[in-house]
Amino acid sequence: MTTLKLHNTKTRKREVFEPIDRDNVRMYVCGPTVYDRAHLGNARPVIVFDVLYRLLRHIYRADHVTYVRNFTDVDDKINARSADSGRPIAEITQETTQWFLDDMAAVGALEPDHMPRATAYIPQMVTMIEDLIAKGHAYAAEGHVLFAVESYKDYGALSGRSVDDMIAGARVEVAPYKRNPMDFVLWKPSDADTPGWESPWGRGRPGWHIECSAMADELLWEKPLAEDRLSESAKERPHVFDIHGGGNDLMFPHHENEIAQSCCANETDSMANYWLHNEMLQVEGKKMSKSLGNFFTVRDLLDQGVPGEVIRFVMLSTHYRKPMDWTQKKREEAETTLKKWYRQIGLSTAVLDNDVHSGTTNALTEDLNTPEALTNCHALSNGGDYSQLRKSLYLLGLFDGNIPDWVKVKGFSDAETGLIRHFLNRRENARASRDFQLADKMRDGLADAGVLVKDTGAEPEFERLSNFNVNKLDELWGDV
RNA sequence: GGCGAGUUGGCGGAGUGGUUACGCAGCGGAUUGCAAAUCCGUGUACAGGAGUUCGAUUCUCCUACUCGCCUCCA
Repeated sequence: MTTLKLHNTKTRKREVFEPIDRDNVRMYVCGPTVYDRAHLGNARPVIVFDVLYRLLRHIYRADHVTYVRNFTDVDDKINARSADSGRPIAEITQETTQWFLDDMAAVGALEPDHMPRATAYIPQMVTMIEDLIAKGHAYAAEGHVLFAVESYKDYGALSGRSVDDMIAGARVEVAPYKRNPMDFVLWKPSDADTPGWESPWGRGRPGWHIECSAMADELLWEKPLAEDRLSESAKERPHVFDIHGGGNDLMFPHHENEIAQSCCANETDSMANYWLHNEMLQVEGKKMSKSLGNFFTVRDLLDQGVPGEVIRFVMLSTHYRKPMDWTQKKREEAETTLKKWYRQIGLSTAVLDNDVHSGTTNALTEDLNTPEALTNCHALSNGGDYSQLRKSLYLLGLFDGNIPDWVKVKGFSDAETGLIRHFLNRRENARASRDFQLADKMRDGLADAGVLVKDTGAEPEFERLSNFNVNKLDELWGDV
């Protein structure tokens, strides 16, 4: 059996992954708050955990893995967006959710088995909050319900902080109704203009952290339990699941709070056995931010003609636990490499079965070493093993069985293609009569207009360059 | 201030207690009328200091620098 090793944030070590139930490996990853287009940084955890999902399905088989990724569709940022735009909240969240799914599909991410929306799980959250109050871990105050961090002795264990340290360095606003400055909100009151649900504490809405605790437990424990899909080994570890993932900026406070809520409510010593965190994304060496002017969305890139596969390749070319820099140069290199690989695997008709080259799987099972997996793809490419290259790219999510259109399409309209063909025919005549001066002049002219000509084999090939200018092409026609 | 991650050749980026990363760029060659593409070959590295060791880029400590989190940003 394949041995999968993962770096567990809980222990800060690379550990052998042993699922609670190998017939149903369960993973939860924090999803987006749906109020705007996903920026490029949002795509990193999606792609990282998509690779893990694919790998788990490869090892344990597709129907033995359950992957949950939520949508946070109740949040103050959404409320603010609605107030600014005058649009209904439901319209914003539905539209943004679909955008997210479209954009992530474009970068090759499979849809998780469950994609719960927070607003559909309010009753479960209320129940969990009531439970926490009953067990002495939470208290109601002025319409709020707060989690009492001092009631949970392991608070801070994941991120390696003590409550005292946190208070010392805290810059949080200390609300008067908090017993401890680090206590965080489970439930907060809503006014008439804010989305709210009736609860024992009045009309209000959930805090952010409780969403994930409630939805993870519902979909990875209660639901499979009700459907009798949990093995005996799973039942021996009530409420605990295998993997919890997210960006490392969520480690504190979000994941810390999730653990506190889940462990206290469920009376367990653990929420998930393995915690995985991806590092952040930078752009041209700097943190992506609106003030620096280097902020852009996945959709922006796609609209600029950057293929989703190229975005994914660049993401995979850096290990997930290292900061990753998005640069124009990487984008270009990725495109060049992928074009070559797609051309090569197009020569193979190998069935996309589970027989994937060990160099690729061994890299991935060593804590998702995607750069090394890509190196192995280079080796397969250079070695001419296009069948195995095909399967490796499939496992990595860079190939879905069809060569992407952007590799095949040259990017010209029919009229432009006709014009270029005319040129090349005349140039071929010049070449045939060994008038290389004229032939080279024509090629230079086309290059200047943004058309790259390659004299390969019988018929010359041509492709569109980024500086393509149809007006220059027309001018050329006048010159000849 | 607290916690954490990192510093590898021109660039990107893995990995290892003693041996080739790999990719791009460069250089040389094949091929081509010339280019492009393709193929073959090839040089350059492990932040600094101390320690452990027969031997460290790889382990330990220190220093410098970079970055992230501590603020419901993935």
